[in-house]
Amino acid sequence: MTLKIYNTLTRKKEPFETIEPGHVRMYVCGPTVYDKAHVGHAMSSVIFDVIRRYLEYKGYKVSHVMNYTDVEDKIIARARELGEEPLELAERYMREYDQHLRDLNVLPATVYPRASHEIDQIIEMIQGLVERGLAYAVGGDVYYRVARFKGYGKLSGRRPEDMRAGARLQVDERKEDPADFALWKAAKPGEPAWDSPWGPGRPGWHIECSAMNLRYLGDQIDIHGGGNDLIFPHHENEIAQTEGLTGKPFARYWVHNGMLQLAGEKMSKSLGNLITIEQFLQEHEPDVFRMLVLNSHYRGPLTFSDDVVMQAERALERLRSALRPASPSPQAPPKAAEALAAKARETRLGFEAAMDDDFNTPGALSHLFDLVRAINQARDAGVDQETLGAAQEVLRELAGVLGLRLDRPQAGSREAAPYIDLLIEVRERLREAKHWELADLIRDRLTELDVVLEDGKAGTTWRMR
RNA sequence: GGCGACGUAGCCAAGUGGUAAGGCAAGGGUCUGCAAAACCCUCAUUCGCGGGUUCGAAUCCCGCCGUCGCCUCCA
Repeated sequence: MTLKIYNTLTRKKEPFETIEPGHVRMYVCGPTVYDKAHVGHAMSSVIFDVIRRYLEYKGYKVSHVMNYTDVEDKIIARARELGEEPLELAERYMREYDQHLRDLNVLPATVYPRASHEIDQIIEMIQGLVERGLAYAVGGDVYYRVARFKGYGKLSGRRPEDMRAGARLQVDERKEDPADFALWKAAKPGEPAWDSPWGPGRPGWHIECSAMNLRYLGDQIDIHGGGNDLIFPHHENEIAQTEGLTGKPFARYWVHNGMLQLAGEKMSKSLGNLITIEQFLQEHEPDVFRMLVLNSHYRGPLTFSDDVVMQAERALERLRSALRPASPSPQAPPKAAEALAAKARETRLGFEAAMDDDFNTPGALSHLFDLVRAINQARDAGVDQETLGAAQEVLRELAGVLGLRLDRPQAGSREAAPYIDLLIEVRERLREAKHWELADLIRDRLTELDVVLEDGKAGTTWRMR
């Protein structure tokens, strides 16, 4: 099976072919670190983590670059508000985001570049664009000359004329054309600034990604990703900058994720309708979030609500139910083991077919749930642990490709375990003596403490809820 | 106004020409002292609405209605 990926550039699903055999160069736009990150950012990181994991599952080596934008107007404004140095503020939020990524089980990128560390490369690139007549300096600023780049608008499907007509563009008198955008901004007093051929200043937002790509991945990459709100102008401008300079097609596949919505609107800092990653993780385990993201296709919008979170919680529990140990029985039908092994093979094929089709994670999950049912059936039928374990291993592996941790130890349970075991033992005696009231009291009180007791044939087991 | 998505059961959500995956919830049953979990059964003759193409459409075409995104910083 060949992997197909939807390419924003062509608006089609295309067979995936890398520039260099077996090696994927992937760049994903990370957050601008001026405030706490919200679950929308987390969704994007999780989606590209799943893409990366699947590519690795397929045998590719993946060079994965995710940038942090740490020089930007909002950072400066926010730092001024808080009386903090802009770069320090950015550093603080960057560390926080990094911790979130670890909590969310997002594999570390190969490199995490940041704008403030790439100034030399950025300046060099702007100079190159000026030399080629694609950029011009005006009073310490440098602008990109959009009219000189013939492919401008090919990603977003916009024409420069449309943008000039747009009444929402603020006309800057110094620009040759209202559609031109800033590559370098002259420093105003008190702003972070670096020396440049055009005087002290700082890079515009779009140029940093072009520069980092060039430096860490080369002039042509396989996958360029980010939220679909970045298609225009950010990615359109990146294409203009990079291709303007190199004359070669920049990214082969442009991959964009849909937006997370809250109460019918895009979750965003400017709208103020957001749930921070921190808030979410205080109340739920990280895999619940991942489950939520996996349950809908990455390109579509995802509406966040308590209901949807709860459904993800329960679905994850169901996935985990399959990992319970076998209860072998001599009466196990001889064909049960064979049937389970066949189901496991079938699941892998279905899973791969779904993922090969533009990372159809809801489809992939449906195959995992089919395997869950088959495993539970086989356990009820009494197959031995070896047979059950083999199927469970497949489930664990494929869930792992999606980044789900099915048997992650529950926080806090280790310390409590001996005491819970003691209570179960006492309750066992009570049950033998048919003291149901007391036995049930122990079970109910433990349930209130989120410790769920389950009486099975092989004795009582417990789990954290 | 321009560009682009989307509208599938009570909820979430796959499916893009051959007769509706999966999850949650709900109801019934098996198991259990009772539960929980698991298992079995039930749960969209139908895919926003109206036309059209076709032997055949949720899937293609046209129109309409509705929701959302981008066009300005945004994952």
